[in-house]
Amino acid sequence: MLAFSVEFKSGVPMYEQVVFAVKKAMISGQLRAGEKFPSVREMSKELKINPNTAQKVVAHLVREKLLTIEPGKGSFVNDFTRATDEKFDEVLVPQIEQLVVEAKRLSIDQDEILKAIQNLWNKEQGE
Amino acid sequence: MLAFSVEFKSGVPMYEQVVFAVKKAMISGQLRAGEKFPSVREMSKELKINPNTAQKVVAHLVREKLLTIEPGKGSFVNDFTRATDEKFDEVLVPQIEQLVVEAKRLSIDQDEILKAIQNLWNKEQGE
DNA sequence: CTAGGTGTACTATGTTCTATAATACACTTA
DNA sequence: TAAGTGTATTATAGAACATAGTACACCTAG
Repeated sequence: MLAFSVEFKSGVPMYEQVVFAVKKAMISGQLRAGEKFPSVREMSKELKINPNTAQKVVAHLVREKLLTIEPGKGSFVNDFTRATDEKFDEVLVPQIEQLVVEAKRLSIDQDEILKAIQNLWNKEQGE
Repeated sequence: MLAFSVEFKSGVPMYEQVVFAVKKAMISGQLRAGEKFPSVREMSKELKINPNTAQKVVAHLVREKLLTIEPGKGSFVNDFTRATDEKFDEVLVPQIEQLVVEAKRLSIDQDEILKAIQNLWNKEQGE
């Protein structure tokens, strides 16, 4: 049994969906800093994905400094509050711009967007 | 000269980047309802992309009901405020969820996100 | 020391998407 | 009629994705 689950949908690469599921589990407290992260082969079995795809997930999470590898032992969850060197402008701003454009295209009020963010923000809470 | 411009960057399909640029031009008023949209061949020349790629852009915009085709004459810009049948939950919520997760991962305050949205919202203004 | 579990690397195959190229056709307008 | 529309087709090339199988270096438990 894994500390996170994935509902695969088409259109998005499986490894990206797993990475996202892991991030959600981290910010919601289902995966805590210091805990052992599932091994490549375990993820492969549990999620019914290819070992190479599972390995791709680990590689991505390591690159984002969300996991630390201890050779021979396994991978472990980092403290995500100090885990990144990515910039606000490079990561968040493009996403926000896209959100704003789509919202305006759908003729949705700004307040509605802001409320939706506050709702989701409080929903995925760290325990 | 087109009513919109694109700064192509790698990692995202060209046709998607053009579609996004068109949407931005629409909500900012650079492309208005009723106006003639550039022809496939004109887009191809101006943006230096393949005619098939330009055609793909038109097809996507038609599917989203942002353009209307008048056979033999060309394509024309729709009123995007009444142009969609997509649902809030299907389109916006996944984007918002992703934004929230990334923000929390980067340890960014909710206020900072909300302010950034308000800024961009007012920046891409309809004239 | 040995067996088994780690992450990791490599080759290979098949599918899908992307982008290009070159034609061709039905349609409408000037 | 000539030229400009969107659209469809076939073809090629490259990249990304997912699978499969194998192998290696590392560490730990027995």
